Amino acid sequence: MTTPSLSRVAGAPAEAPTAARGSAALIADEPGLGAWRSFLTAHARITRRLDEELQAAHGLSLAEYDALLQIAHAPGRRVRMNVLAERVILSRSGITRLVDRLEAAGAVERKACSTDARGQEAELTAVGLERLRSAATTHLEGVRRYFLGRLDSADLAGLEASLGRVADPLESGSHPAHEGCPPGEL
Amino acid sequence: MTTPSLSRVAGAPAEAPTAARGSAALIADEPGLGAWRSFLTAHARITRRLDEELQAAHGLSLAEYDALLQIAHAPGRRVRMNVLAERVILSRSGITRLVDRLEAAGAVERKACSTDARGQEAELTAVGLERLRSAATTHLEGVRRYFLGRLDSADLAGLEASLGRVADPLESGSHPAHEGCPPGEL
DNA sequence: GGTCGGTCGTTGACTGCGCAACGATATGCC
DNA sequence: GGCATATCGTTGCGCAGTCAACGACCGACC
Repeated sequence: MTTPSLSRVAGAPAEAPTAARGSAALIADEPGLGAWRSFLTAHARITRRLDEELQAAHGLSLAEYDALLQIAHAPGRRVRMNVLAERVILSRSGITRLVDRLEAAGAVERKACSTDARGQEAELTAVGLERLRSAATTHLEGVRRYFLGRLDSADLAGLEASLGRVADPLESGSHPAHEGCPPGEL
Repeated sequence: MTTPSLSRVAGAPAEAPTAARGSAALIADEPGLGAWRSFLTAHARITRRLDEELQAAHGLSLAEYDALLQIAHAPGRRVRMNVLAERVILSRSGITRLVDRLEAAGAVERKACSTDARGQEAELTAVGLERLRSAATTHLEGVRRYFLGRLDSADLAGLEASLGRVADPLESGSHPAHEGCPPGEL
């Protein structure tokens, strides 16, 4: 009820445009829109909480935590800036500055890429790893409290399947005027 | 595979801390985490696309669109800044500036609240409504293409139920050290 | 009626991010 | 080899958002 709508309008095109005390009249309420709204609201509220908690307890933003994690998972604990940006879903400049911060904090070091002289790699330091480890407990606790804890395994399986199906086709294709839409309306 | 992890670490606490060419060793992979990752990735990718499209076609950000929509849905097409902030999930100052922009664009007008002299209400203008209407077609098309179109009605019902259950308890309660967590671990 | 704490919306200072432009390098074609 | 084009990471600039502080106002309690 107090979730962001972000959709639902249009409809009733031949409505009297008089500024009457309009209560309804432009709500469309297409079928799946409730799910869409829940999606947006859930994301906004949860990430806000998690970010606050991480920040308060460890001075890390969610994006920084994610970057640290991505580096930690990479072989050799180092990643090209390039792919890091893609994984964290940030622009190149965004990743440059984020790594700047992590480096200033001593959590990461920049190393030249051996196979491409243009390249830089971000490598996790020992303190970065320790930082990540302790942040992870806070973060996971939050994820459990706000997300996992409210859902049973069937819910989780459904979410993973549905949202994966939604996210995958958007992986990195450039701006498609219209693309993978199963040939329906435009 | 290229979705943001944002979790998964810890585990194997008594691991040799030598800087060996560590490949795994700190991945926890708690059961529901795949769903959590899909959730984050799907949101980041979809909202990025929708925002780009809205911006390109109508010069509106998603937040601005949402605000316009919230005002349009309110009785009398006006809302207190207060509740608008809550609905759009922005801070008070954020809403002040967002409404500044909308007002400068002629889409909204500020009116004093009749029952509370401190209050301001944002009221949708005719041009704002028209702006919203045309933006809505773009936006809904995108939502269909990237979200609704990939999901059948069972998926959508599942998403709405699950994500609603997750979002609702976070509605406006202040920072809860630990709160609604069903009495399990802390 | 006066005072005190709480809430309303706004503002200043700051931060994080995206876009566009840049030098440096890689790669393909002649 | 020599050149054109593309990609890599960084940077200047601008924008949108938060936090903290502010004056204005509400409501309750004395």
